[in-house]
Order: sequence, then structure tokens, then C-alpha cells
Amino acid sequence: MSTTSGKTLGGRRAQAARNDEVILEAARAVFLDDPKAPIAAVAERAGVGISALYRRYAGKEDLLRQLCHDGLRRYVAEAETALDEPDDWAAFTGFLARVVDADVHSLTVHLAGTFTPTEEMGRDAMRAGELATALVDRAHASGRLRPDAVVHDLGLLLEACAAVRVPDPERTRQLRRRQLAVLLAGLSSAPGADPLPGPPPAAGEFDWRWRRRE
Amino acid sequence: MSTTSGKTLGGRRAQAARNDEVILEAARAVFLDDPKAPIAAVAERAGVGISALYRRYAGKEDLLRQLCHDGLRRYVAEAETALDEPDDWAAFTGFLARVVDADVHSLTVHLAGTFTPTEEMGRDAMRAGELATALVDRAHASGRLRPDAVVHDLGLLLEACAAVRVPDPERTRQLRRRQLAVLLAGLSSAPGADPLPGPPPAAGEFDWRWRRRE
DNA sequence: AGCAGAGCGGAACGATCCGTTCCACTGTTA
DNA sequence: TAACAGTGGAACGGATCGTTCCGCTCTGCT
Repeated sequence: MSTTSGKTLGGRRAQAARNDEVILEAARAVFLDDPKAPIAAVAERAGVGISALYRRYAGKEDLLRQLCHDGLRRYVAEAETALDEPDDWAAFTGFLARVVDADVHSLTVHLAGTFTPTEEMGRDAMRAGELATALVDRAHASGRLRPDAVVHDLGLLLEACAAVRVPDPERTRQLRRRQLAVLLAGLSSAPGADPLPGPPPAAGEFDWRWRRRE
Repeated sequence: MSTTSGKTLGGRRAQAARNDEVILEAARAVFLDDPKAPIAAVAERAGVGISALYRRYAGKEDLLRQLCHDGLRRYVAEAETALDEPDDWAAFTGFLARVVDADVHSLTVHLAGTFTPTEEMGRDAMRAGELATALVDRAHASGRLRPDAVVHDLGLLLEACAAVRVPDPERTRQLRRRQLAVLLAGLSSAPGADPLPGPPPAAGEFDWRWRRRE
């Protein structure tokens, strides 16, 4: 992998490679906490200088885009993992639990609109939609999901969980799990329950986030 | 009411009184959409100049504080109205529906921390808590609320509904109603349901919002 | 009729913030 | 030891925003 030999990197190169990780992690933490945070906050959190950032990313928009794309890819990966699960309902709930834990929704949604998306992101987003549909279809097939729930109810559900936030990350995770449990209980098919009110959320209703915000 | 006579105001005074309303309405709309919006956006939306704003409020912080306090008072008023409803469960659900419709949660929560609260707000907040507790107690008494739900689950629930937002306000209301329906279904007592996971949300866990943010 | 001033619009100001650039420095590699 | 990738952080320039201020209008009173 090294540029000079087959050995593992050492010294300055290793430091640089480590910074790659540290910076991305810091960026995720900072922008999750505040999507409008200054780029200097990322550098400070990572414990590096601003140069270390600009060496890796063309600018703030580039960093945001890669971060968001990263979240999207994670979403897709979790969905694919979930589809391997034989139990339909467990696949559905497990997927949601992992996505909620990973805070992926905040990444893809609260950062959307702050950069111009790439074509690849569009393709990944489409794939994410297909996988989610497959998971919901299987959940319906299991009979445990109430019949009037639709794919795009997932958007509302994830939004609801992402909205829960307290200073302590671990406690945030716990509260989100609780919220998710309530929502899943509400989405479970209950005989004689009132149907959900209003037109269900539709395909194009969440696209506006991706339109460039000023 | 007038400074000069018992008759209703006319001319310039009437315009000024009308502006009071217009400005507050504009401020609510603007800051609900973006809590960090510039004060000029409020003036523009209200169709008035910036002077008209500064004539009424000492500054941005003052405006934000009054707006937030307004939301808090509305919350209390809705709770009091709900307590008049004889049916325990209907009082509970009706209260939530009205609070969600009024978007009160966004006002009190997303604006908190941007100003130093007054003592009166503290008292109102305490009263709001008492009323909410009374509503939850009655909901429990009705037997339709799952036993492991606590007062502070209302915080999570309102947060979840407030998080739903699309450009069209009416559509937003519909989707929030749907979300609320799912959450209420999830909070309804179902025989043999799994208990909610994790420690329930506690009293002090949402106070941090009110601490001054930089 | 005429005047004092409340109410107002919006330009101008000053402070702050933030993205980006730039340069000096350090450790590494050849 | 020369060249240079990698870095820290000061400095810059532009944008934003809260607030002030000045000139104007129209009202209500004398």
C-alpha cells in the first residue's frame, strides 16, 4: 500500500494516514452537533491545524459532500446486511435500529442542501430507496406491519428518532431506542385499530431537502 | 383604550396596532422556519421597516424571548382547555393534537437557549409541567395509556412531531398528524407488548436546552 | 391652519464570523 | 544533505447581522 515499499507506513506517513481517520471522525461529530459549524471547529476537535484539512478536501463543501455520501453508503450497507436476515420483521426492525444508532439520518438529511450532490450520490440514493422498499415489502409480507404503512413512513420515523438529542451521546442512543420502540409498536398491525390519517407520505415530498439552500 | 377618546383608534394609531400583530405573526413564521434567521427577515416578511421592529422590542433577544413565552403560554392554555374535557383519553390526545398543530414545541424548544429567560417564564414552565403530568395521570387512569409511559415521553413525542417539516405548512400539519397517530398507537396499552427499553426520560434531561448557547 | 412628535423606512455602521490562502517550520526520504 | 510532503496557525477579505440614525410622513392637538 505504501508508495515506497511493501512495508507498513511509519513515521510521518503513518501520522498522515491516522489524521485521515481522525479528521473524518471529528467532522462527523462536529457537523452532527451543528450542521453550520465552522470548519475551524472540525480542525480543533481533531486536534490538527486547518492545513491538514485543506490538504485533504478542496473546501468545506467538498468535506460536507463526502461526509454525507459516507452516511448514504452506510445506510445502503445496513440495508443490504438487513436483507440477509431470514426473519422478515427482524430484518426490518434491525435495520432501523442500526440506522438510528449510527445517526445516519442526521448526516444525510441535515447536511443535504449545503452542497451540490454528485451523480454517484444520486445513484446511491436511488439504490437506498429500492432497498428500503424491499425491506418494507418483506415487513408487510410478515404480517406484522400495519397495512396502511408505506415506505416513506420510514422517513418520518427516522426523522423522529434523529430529533431526539441530549448532550450525552450514549443517553441519546438510549432515548432514541425508546422512541423507536414506540414508533414500531405504533406501526405494528393491531386488529381494529384506526387507520392512519391523511394521505401517506409520497415519493417526492422529501426531495426538497436536496435543493440548494442559500 | 385610546389615548384621546373612548372611540376605536383610527388612522396612524390603527396602523401601528395592526403592525403589532403582523410583526409577531411574521416573527413566528420566520423563526419557526429558521431559528437563526436575521431580524431583517422578519421585517421583510411583515412588510415593514426595521424601525417598526425596534420601536416595539428592545432587540433581537427581547423579541425571541416574548415569542417563546407566547408559545409557552399557549401550551399552558391548551393544557387547561384539555383538562376540561371529561373523557380522559380524549383530553390527552386532543391536547397533543392541538399542541402539535400550533407548532408550539418548535417555539419553546428551538428558541430556548438564545436568550436569558425571565422568572415568569420559569413559573410558566413549571405550571406547564404540572398540567402535563395531570393529563398523563388521567390518561393512565383511563387504562388506554401503556403503563410504562411517563410524562417526559411527551417531550420525545412532541420533538418527533416537530421534526416533521415540508415546505407546505398544511401538508406539514397532515404529516405531523400521521406521525402523532403512529406514536399514540405505540403508546396505547397493548396486552403482551414488550416493555419500552432503557431508563425512561427523566425530569432534568431536557433542561439543558435552556442553558445559554453561545 | 400650523406645529410637535409618534411612527416609520431603510441606508449606513461597526462588530463578528468564517472560508480560504499563505508562509515558515519540521521530520522524512532518497 | 537536499528536496519536499505534511503541518500549524496567523492573516486576509468577504459576507452577515444587530443596531443606530436620519429624514420623511401623517396625525392629533391647539
